[in-house]
Amino acid sequence: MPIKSESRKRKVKREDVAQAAGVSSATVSYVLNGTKRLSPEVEKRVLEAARQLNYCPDFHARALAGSKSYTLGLLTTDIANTYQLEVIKGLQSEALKYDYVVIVFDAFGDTERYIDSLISRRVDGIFVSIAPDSLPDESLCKLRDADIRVLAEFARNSFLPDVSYVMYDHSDGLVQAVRYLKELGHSKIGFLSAFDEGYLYDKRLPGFHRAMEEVIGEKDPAIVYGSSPYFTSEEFGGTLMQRMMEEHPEVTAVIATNDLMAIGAIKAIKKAGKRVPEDYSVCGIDNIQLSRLCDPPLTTLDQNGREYGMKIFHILYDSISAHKAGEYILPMQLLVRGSTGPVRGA
Amino acid sequence: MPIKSESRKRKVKREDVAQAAGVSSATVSYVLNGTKRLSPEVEKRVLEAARQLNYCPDFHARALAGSKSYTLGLLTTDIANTYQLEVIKGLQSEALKYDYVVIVFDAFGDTERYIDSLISRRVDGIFVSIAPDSLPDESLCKLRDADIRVLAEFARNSFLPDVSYVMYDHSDGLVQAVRYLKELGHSKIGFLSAFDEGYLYDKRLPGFHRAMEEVIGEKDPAIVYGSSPYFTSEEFGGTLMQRMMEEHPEVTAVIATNDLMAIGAIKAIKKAGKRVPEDYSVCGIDNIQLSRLCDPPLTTLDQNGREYGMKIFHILYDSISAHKAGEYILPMQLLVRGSTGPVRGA
DNA sequence: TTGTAAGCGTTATCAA
DNA sequence: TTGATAACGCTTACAA
Repeated sequence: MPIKSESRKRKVKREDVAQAAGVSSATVSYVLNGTKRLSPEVEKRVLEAARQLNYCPDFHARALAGSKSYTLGLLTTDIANTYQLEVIKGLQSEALKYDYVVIVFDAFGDTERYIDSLISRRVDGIFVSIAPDSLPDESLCKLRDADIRVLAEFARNSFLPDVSYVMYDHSDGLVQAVRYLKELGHSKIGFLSAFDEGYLYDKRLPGFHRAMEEVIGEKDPAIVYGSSPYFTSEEFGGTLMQRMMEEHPEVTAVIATNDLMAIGAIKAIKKAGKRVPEDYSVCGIDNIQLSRLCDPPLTTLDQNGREYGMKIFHILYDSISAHKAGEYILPMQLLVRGSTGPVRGA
Repeated sequence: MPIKSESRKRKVKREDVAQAAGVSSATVSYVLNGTKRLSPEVEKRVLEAARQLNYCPDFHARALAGSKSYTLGLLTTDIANTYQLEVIKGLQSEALKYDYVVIVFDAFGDTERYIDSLISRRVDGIFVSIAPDSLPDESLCKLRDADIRVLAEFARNSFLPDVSYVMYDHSDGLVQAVRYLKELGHSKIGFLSAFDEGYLYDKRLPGFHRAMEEVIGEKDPAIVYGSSPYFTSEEFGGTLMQRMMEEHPEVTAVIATNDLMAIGAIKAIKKAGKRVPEDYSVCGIDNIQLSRLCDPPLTTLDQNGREYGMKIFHILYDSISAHKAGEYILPMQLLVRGSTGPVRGA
């Protein structure tokens, strides 16, 4: 049953609430924002009046008068990436609890334009999850100088002053993974990279190198590379795995640059008539939803996207309040599931 | 090389630009917004000054003073849905051309809270792509009464006054699909639905029913249903296809409720040792990216997500300018690719 | 504990 | 064609 359109009613503003509650308009502000403690009696009256009138404070007026816009920006390489999507959801849901809203941009459009839009809208903070090639340091500085707190995923070799960084401790994570594989008897461990050999900003492959050298004493492990333009998919993981099996038959365990590719690798192994984990152990990185559901469930380095997103919000939130930058290293944890097992023939 | 943080400079405002250009601040407004035509000489001076000072108009001040907020809302069932993602991208990219920004919410959170947030932020318009169960008509009315243009995907049986609707002409689309399959010799055509038998808001299955009756004269075609809570995935499409093969061995062609499930169906058919399209013809709905890449490429009813998103923006934009509602029916087009062929044994 | 009033940076309406 | 100036709805000293 359709609901009739009401006559265009004048917007209810703070003054109206004040009148209804029999107080001044400032008092309404204090109560609603919790800026000052007032007598519980007045408080109740105001709250009641606001509810009755269905009062919705005007966000723009608030942003103009105050210093915060209650808006966050997110610059990501690709919205469609499964992992990013979970990060976005985590960030969003946590943000909403604090009355924040997130504006999401991906790197396919005119990034300069995004930046200006974000500055115009005076977002309080922005999370940058994008390779430096797609967004130069200058842009980050522009944001920072517009008094926006910037939090970037660390993927460079230098830090910008007054910019915050987060990074996962991939190095430690990969040591955990390699050490665990070693315990299972593996020594020929390969790596499936999404990037090509010259790619500078990946932190996972170098972590693998270090881990292999430290834990196994192997300076030249088997690696299969992707190529630019970089992308990630099950299919692609399968392709790389096929190459790995052909070019490095001695390998008994592989670590993939991310879960999606690891899942593709498992499929390729099965397709080749081999079994996981009996013939090949496979380990991913990310812990996406799907990694628990695939067959066999994937052993992976946990970097729970949803939680990550939530954490990102709080880092940003704190840095907005405290008005300062910091560096954050987040630990990774090896999640052992069914895709890894003793080396074949053991 | 790190770039030094500049000393906290005072924000440049319109007055500064006016001074630099030697005109009044109103003049700056006129030039920058194109509200009035001024002498080209003055225009040039203002533009130049704005560029030099790197002037970024304050969005909130503009929204407060003017009537538009240059912000759109999008309520979707699930961001992670491949098709939705393309719609979002199309909407976003088109919006940005007009200085608009889109705030995206999915249906998993507290929708009441979303609504209030959107009203507070005085978005100019909102696109609702969500089943009525997740968002009652009352919420749409609340938005509408807050003077927000509402555009909803039509999935109900009644229209709300002053609310706009879009819908694809699924009925006609499915007639096209069934007619084409008939030409190939198929008469036993099945349907894979994502929903259960009692689901009211789906427009695809009823379209299929009508098409089967009109084109083939079949009143009781083979249908396999999903169940609540509704979701969509390749796996699920495979499961339904398996059931279809077992329960309705006479069927030679299937139409799936969307491409992703159709792709899953193809995989299930292959897994069962049959071939597409030799043994089974498969047709999807949506035309997602993947549908062109799968093997064989999927015949589908085109409803290009990206273009759809762009169209949505313009409908919303026009209805914001004209301040009125409308109803829009978008045509679908059958895209014949490799997953359909002559009936088996023909 | 509560109220008054001065901004916040625009747009828009007049008057010049 | 331009320039003052009053909103816009809120926050927040500061005064009462």
